Amino acid sequence: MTDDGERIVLLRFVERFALVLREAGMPPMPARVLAYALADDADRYTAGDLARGLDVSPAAISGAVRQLVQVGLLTRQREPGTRSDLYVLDDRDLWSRFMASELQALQRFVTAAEDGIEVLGLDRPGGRRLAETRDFLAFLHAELSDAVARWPAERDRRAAAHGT
Amino acid sequence: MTDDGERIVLLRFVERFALVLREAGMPPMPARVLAYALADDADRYTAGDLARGLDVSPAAISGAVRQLVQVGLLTRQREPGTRSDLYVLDDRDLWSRFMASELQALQRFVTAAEDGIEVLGLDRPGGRRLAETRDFLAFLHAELSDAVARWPAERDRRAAAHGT
DNA sequence: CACATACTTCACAAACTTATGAAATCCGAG
DNA sequence: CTCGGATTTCATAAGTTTGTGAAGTATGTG
Repeated sequence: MTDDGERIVLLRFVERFALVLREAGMPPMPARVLAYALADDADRYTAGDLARGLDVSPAAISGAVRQLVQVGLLTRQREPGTRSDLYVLDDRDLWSRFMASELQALQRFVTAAEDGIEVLGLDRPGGRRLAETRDFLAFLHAELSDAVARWPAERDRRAAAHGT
Repeated sequence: MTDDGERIVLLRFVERFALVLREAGMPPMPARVLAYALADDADRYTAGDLARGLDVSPAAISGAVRQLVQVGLLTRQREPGTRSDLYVLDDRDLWSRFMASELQALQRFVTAAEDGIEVLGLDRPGGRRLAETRDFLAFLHAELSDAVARWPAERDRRAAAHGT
């Protein structure tokens, strides 16, 4: 960021974007860190950069980056001869990776419905409703996987179209 | 449900399914009510039915059904000459309606990214990352809308295939 | 080897969420 | 009009989550 006014604008955006991420189930601090890493101009951050940039305690960053690394949204790098890890938001395919974990959640959904069908049986209204639920969720999972897989090619196609 | 053993099995399933719904962002009590209405055999419930069936306080049901009606997953009906509202899980297209609200959330996501691009500008790495985020999310929104719209026909096609 | 810097872990305080019991409200029946 | 059953509202207690400061740990530097 270039100056203080810009920084305030950035932080306001970070909070707004993080809010949406939180509504999608992400804990507050990881959401803020992700939004900040996305919107600020640097492409690598130490934990300290993030703490100062977001004006939160280093302790909060520590937990947040651990979770983000865990789910693959941030990667940890160590530059030889330096004391701190560097956190990189690998923006190429970032959202595909994000969706991969959402797809896993959807799959758990399908499994839960399946287990219900097993114990209830298909000869009861409840079981039949669960079967339709399972079918829809499975359909959605397939469609989403497909869409996510198609995105990189689609993006490049669009970029090429703009470039000409 | 036919007997007590079955009821325990049902409630266990309800908790498991509700857990998945909660992980998807739904508050606990609405998640339980939805799972119960889905898996139990009745197709209409009074608030009292739900309270007794789930063994929770009527107060908890009151709040839960309000939220579910709000998002369109449950509809309220009033039988003439009766004291209680009836809650109906309109299972036809239930999940399409569920997805409609998810799609709205996704749209808010797109909007948030868009606002960020506006304040940051496209001439900075942060702005460019946000632009790619917006493009992906918009793509996903379109693909999902499309898939949801195709589902009813797809389901009927499958049913017909099985029937022959 | 001692030091300084950067990060992590831990215990805790504050804020928020959740579900309850009790009281208030609603509405049809007699 | 009053009664009675059912639901809703409200205050509250219990539980959970969140982020902090302080102490501890690791690592490169002089």
